[in-house]
Amino acid sequence: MVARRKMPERRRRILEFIHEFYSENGIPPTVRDIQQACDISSTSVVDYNLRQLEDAGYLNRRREVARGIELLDRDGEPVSSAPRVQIVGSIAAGQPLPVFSTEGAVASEEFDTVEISPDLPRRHGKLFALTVKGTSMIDALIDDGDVVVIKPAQDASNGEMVVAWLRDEEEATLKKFYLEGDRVRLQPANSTMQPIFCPADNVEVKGKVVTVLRKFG
Amino acid sequence: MVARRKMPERRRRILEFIHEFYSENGIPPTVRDIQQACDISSTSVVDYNLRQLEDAGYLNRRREVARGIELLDRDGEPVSSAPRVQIVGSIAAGQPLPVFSTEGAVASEEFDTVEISPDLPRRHGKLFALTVKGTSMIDALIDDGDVVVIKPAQDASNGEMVVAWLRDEEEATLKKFYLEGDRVRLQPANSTMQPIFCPADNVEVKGKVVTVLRKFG
DNA sequence: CTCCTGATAGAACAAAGGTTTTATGTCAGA
DNA sequence: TCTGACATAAAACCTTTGTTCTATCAGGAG
Repeated sequence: MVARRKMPERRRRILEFIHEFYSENGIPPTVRDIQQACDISSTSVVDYNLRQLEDAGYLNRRREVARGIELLDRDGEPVSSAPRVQIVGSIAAGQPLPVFSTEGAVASEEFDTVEISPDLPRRHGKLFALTVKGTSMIDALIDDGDVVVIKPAQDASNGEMVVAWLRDEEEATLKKFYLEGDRVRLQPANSTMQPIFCPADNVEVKGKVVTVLRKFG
Repeated sequence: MVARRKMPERRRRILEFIHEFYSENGIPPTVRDIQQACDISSTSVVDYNLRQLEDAGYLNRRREVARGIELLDRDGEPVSSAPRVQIVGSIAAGQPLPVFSTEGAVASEEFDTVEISPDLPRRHGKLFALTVKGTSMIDALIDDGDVVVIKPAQDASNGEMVVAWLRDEEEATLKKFYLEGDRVRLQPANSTMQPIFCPADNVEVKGKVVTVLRKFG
């Protein structure tokens, strides 16, 4: 049983500093950078603590290279500076949509996350993701297992790909949105397929699709 | 007047390598890393060329630190840590594929690039991208305008999504690859559609699809 | 109290990595 | 042909940076 002990303050501080430094400089700090930043009297103390952190699985050290500290995530994978968004649930025909509140976004450990390209949050702000279950979105060129990244929104402009909730049908769908008078046209991305028309008050826009992530291999 | 001269091949190669190295390792290369990768006989030659690149505004050097090379974008801003891959051309039914040689992939100014999530180059190494023209890949759930990110490869394992070149038909396509005896089954990602069968020697694997990027809004 | 462990120190060492110096080759243009 | 800018080379040189060695100290278990 692992029962990880509480980490000493200084060690915690070191780990935090490595994160900061890497974000700000794009390269990992040296032992002596850490020493100075954390007011440590000797490089050997830094080395000692780095070893502890390495053993505990918080980081990796490439011994043969300068600045060889590599931060790891909980799975022991190299952490990148790239942003991650939470996968707050799944979207499937006939299933209720999970609520993706902007608040309570909670510690990342509670949800799975996906790494996304940094320009997305830069352009769209806070984002969420949903896993697509089943092939019901195939007409939107979205497959079973794909992950859609969503920007929460209550309304949309014509032509935007939205997460739409059809009240009567109790169904979620991904379509291009067109408001036409008092009805809404929901157009599949696959242009060979037919649109759905329905009364505007039966359509609830939940968000806009920002990108789709598909796993290969 | 800037009238930037044509950059010598070697210099171009150095710049390219720095990009690659950073994408793959998360830290900039050392002078000696560059020296080896680019087959340069002396570190001073690397230094010389780095100075030239610095003067020309392609990068910044922090003299006082190891691995102090910092790549700059066209505006002289530090390039984001997110890697970019070159869009080396387009893929479309009936059109020849552009060559994506690992060599001569050339300075970033010559091609458009897309930003990708950092774990991709970390997992797959050097990557390229192609713009999809037309809806001929719709059966692979890939739309007109999508960008596919490709890992160059000459062969594939069963089930992998590949860029396949059909010699007789002179056509490029994106399909799941299955070698079955002396023929190949090319299976559309969209499971409702039928596979193509053809003789193994008519299929040339050009690369593996790593991800698909779709623009919305 | 004694022993062991975790943590801290100081100093020296060794390897990695940036810089400099000096010399040579190439080629376009005066 | 001579000259100067550009490019390449080889070898030192020296700073940065990772590692090791030895010593010290506080606290808990026996």
